[in-house]
Amino acid sequence: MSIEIPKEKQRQRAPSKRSLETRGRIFDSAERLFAERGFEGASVRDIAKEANVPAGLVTHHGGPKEALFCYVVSRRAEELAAARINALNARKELGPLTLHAILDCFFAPYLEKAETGGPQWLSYARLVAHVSADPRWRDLAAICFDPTAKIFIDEIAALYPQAARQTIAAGLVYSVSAMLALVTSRWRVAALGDPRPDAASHLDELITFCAAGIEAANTTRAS
Amino acid sequence: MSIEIPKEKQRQRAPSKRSLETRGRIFDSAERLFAERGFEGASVRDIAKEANVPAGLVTHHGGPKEALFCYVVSRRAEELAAARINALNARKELGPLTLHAILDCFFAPYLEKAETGGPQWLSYARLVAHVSADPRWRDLAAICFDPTAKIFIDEIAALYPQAARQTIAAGLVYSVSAMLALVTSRWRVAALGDPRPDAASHLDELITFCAAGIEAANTTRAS
DNA sequence: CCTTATTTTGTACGACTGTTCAATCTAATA
DNA sequence: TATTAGATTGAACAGTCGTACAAAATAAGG
Repeated sequence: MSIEIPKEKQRQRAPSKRSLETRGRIFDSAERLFAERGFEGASVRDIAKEANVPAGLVTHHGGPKEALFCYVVSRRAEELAAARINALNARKELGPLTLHAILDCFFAPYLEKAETGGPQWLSYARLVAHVSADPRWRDLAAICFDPTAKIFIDEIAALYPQAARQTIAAGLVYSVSAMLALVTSRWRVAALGDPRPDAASHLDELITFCAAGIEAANTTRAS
Repeated sequence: MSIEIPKEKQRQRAPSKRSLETRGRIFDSAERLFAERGFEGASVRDIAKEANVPAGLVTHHGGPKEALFCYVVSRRAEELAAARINALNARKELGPLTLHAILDCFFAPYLEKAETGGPQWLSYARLVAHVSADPRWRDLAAICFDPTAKIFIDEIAALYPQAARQTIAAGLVYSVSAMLALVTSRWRVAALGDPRPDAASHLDELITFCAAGIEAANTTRAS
């Protein structure tokens, strides 16, 4: 599979307002359907129909299907990465970091967008879950998510100077997967537990869970 | 999507040895390709080619593609569920359960099969990851995995009588997703951490992580 | 306003999709 | 061994797939 994230090709004229709107509709539809059904589960024609455009337009704006997928994944990944780095830097100025604080800087930006940024951000978690599940997107995942992950691992490593970096990395990967599970499998948690109406403060629970896990994995001596 | 797990239809003659071998090859190929590329990413003809049979035979043995998928998922789910329940019951007779012990009974059976039971069990984790990522398989996932999950949640709930069942359920869902991440994203952990040659004892690390997470989530007072 | 880069439309293409089916072969049962 | 349920084969079906393309509509830049 492709590893390249498509770049804007050079143009001689600025795009019209209408054109930009259509582009946006196409990308949003693609994101929603890719998230719901995976890469080959969502056809170009499905995406076109959802965006209310003829099929040819999807190719025109998004390029080959693979490129469209990569772009849609990387688009929000970049925004998310920036938000996370910003949160981290802002927190750093308030004093020395704790593990809870680091994880909060990692989780909160996404969960915030998921709840206030509209349904697109919610479906984005499903999209990432598909990317993570499919080895064909390994390179795409590495490009989109590894740089930020490395930065956060560095911060955690500073708190546990004696710990193996591998263990810290594993902890963060587990944490990310737990966060994806929180968003994509809320129904599952609800089905397995007693129905509880309040949807608030899942974030606190998640951070508590992950922080304790990372803490324990990096202070316990392996058998 | 279908929710039904296909049953053996009634027959008047026992299947031949050759026929059983072909069936097995078809199911194994289907499992491997579904795991690698997802449901629509793996075509019936791909599966047939991998199993060295004509395409029509896949339909003959596996039924419609959906039924084949459901069967392939549920096949190992049943074996895995049995192994987990057995491990739990065996441990119960040794004395009162700890959280570590409960999680070990949940994780160890799979990781054991993944390392000794051949590559099929390894690819099965990917298959489950695809099922989890795609909301269209929600019912299938519920049928295959919820009964066992409920039993383990009950055991954990007995250790934390004051905790909300919802929190315990969330903890187990997080734990499962972490286990899937361990198997499907080992490369990612390796890429993010320093390369470390020993692949042993990831299980201990995982259990430590999840146990501490569940413990913390169920003893910390939510804000 | 005029020019023309760009967007939009509909059609068309060849490849592939899941599934069906009649014909043929194999082997379990009586 | 004879019978025939069942397995196997390959061809064929009607759709859908991703994509390319020419023609038409639109609107940015001069």
